[in-house]
Amino acid sequence: MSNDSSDLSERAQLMLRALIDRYVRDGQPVGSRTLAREAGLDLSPATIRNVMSDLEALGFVCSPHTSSGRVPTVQGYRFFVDTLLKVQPLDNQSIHNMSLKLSLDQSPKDLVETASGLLSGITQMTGVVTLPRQEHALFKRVEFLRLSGQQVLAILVTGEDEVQNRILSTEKEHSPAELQQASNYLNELFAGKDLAEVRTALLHEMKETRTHMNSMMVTAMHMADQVLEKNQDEDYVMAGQTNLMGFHELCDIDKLRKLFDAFNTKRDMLHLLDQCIHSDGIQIFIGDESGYQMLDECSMVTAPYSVDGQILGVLGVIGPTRMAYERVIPIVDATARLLGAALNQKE
Amino acid sequence: MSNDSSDLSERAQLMLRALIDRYVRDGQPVGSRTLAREAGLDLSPATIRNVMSDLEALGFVCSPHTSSGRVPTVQGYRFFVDTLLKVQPLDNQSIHNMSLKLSLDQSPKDLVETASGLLSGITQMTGVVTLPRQEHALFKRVEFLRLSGQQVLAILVTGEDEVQNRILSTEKEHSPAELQQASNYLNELFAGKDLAEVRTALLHEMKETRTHMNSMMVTAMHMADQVLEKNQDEDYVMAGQTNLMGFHELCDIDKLRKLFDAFNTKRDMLHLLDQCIHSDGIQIFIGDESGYQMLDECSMVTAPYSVDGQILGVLGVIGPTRMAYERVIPIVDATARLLGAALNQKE
DNA sequence: TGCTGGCACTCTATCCCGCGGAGTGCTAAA
DNA sequence: TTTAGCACTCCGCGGGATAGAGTGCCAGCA
Repeated sequence: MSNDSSDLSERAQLMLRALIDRYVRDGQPVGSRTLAREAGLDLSPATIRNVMSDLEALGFVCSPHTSSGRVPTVQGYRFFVDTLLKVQPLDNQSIHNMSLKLSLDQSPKDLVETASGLLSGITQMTGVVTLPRQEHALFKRVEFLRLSGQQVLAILVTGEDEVQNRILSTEKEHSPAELQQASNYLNELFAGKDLAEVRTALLHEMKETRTHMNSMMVTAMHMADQVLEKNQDEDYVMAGQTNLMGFHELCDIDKLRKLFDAFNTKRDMLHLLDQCIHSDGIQIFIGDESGYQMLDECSMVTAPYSVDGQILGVLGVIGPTRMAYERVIPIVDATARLLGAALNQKE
Repeated sequence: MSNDSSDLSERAQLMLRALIDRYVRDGQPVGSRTLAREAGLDLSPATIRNVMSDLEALGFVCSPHTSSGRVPTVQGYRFFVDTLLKVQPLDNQSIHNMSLKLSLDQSPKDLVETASGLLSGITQMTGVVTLPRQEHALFKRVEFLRLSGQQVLAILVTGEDEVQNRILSTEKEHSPAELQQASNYLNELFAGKDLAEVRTALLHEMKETRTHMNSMMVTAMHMADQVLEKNQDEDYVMAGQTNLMGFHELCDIDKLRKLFDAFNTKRDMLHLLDQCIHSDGIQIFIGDESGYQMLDECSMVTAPYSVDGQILGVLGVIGPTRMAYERVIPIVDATARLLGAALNQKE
């Protein structure tokens, strides 16, 4: 038996919808009588019960115990989200407010913080935003400063004046003049290219044309290589973690602790967010779909954000499985667009 | 009636001590019978009860309800900590282990993270460490790079190769040569001095000797001033927040939320930590002594850490009021010393 | 054939009751 | 001054009893 919508009468779909709607609102199992009032259809509770029986057989709802109302299952939510839900775009007023807030910030880091604050503030759940990937930022220039001994401080300026420091250890001591030469060389060669491009060019040069390079050039190349090397410090910013403490379904202190531990450890979260970066739109994990048990009673709605078609990161909202998806989805969607736009303006 | 120890017989003190000891261990109100067994004195429960009655009158213990054992009050803990407690220093093995962990790190930031991890790891509570104040770090050198337009990137190298970036907006565009001149000037003038010194010298120069300065020098001074201006970004690092979720007395999700919100907001915590930085040793806030209600059922044990007699910051442990103070205090103390030593080595 | 009202049944949540256990305070005796 | 004894208090727990919500099923009706 397949679970596609052809199995489900128009009426049953309407009911599932009404049930989820109601359940999301007040968190109680919903019974046939309530649903009869709510659904809009003019049907008796008895009829509703029959339909509910079907929905239960299909695995879309279940009852916590005999003689309690029904509760949507993960599959129920999934079906709802996939085929029942029509998201309407966010109203202009809200979008305007959000873009106002984002327009105040200067650095990407600030923007990311604000975006995550917006997500958590509006949804009253937890917002998460990954830091934008740097690999497609533009190489603007690099400078080298001699510190003590063989330590060299490399300063990489990218995009619109984003600055990164890195301390390199070189094989021998270089004079300030040598360092100046090296940076001049690199700046001429790479200015305006994007970092990924620079990196491949670098590797190519270092392998192929070793012959016609003088020692200064080799040094420069080596240092540039070190600078660009570990450029994938993936990280994210969260806001409103404590909002999750307000939900009854998460009152279990043990669950909560697992969740917060996961937020702090970052590893698992990063892995999860990584999966979302490649899906080209809204991605939703409902309950245990994520495969991580700390998110068992949670859902996550994510969207990648991008500048010039280049996906730079992911943002999303984490909340209880019982969340108002039709409200959260447009918010996540809008935030992703606005963050992309804001990053674009600064660049 | 004064609460000093003369009011309290040797025996009563011994009992308070035993009671706190026992209560800290298992969290249950302790009755006269238990105490009779535990206290070592060879007394009957009835005698114990009489003494307990005195202790209750003095406000050192109370019973949650008639006919339950006694529980220490905040004042009880306070008296215990102030006059009953003899802390013995941490054993060498533990100290050695801790200093090993701290010796692996390079940057002050890493050290602070490790220290806070140690505090939370060993005590199974929450560790907090403020970032070291920079004002007494040594000025090593400063460099200026022209970005676009009037934006100038200032790079300040302090102490042992700690690097700070700052983007300045200048009144007019400066050529690379001008910027070079400015940095040379400043480096010659200030190299090796500590930042506070530099700052006062700067202010002095800018006011007094305006006459004999050429425009380059004025520019240099102005930029240096901007660089040093907002150098007090106070912040702290915490670890093991989720450890607090394990304590029964904090199972109230609302209390927990207030606490975590305070941790994230940082403002109140910073204010509290600031009070500790000036006390010249271990500082202990028990229960509501802190004046912040989010810490009502918590205590905080702090110690300042310093290098060369200069206090650079504070570190501490936050846990339930019912904590093993005699265990926590030496740990906090040792960590402060070790962190100071570690910072000293890198500097 | 599909919808509906009725009915018996089930399960939860809540209150109340009674009881044992732990611990106290008081008193009188050693 | 300490102790034993005793009455009293309060918590925590298990056991009904009850009300309420909701289900499943069946028979009747359009």
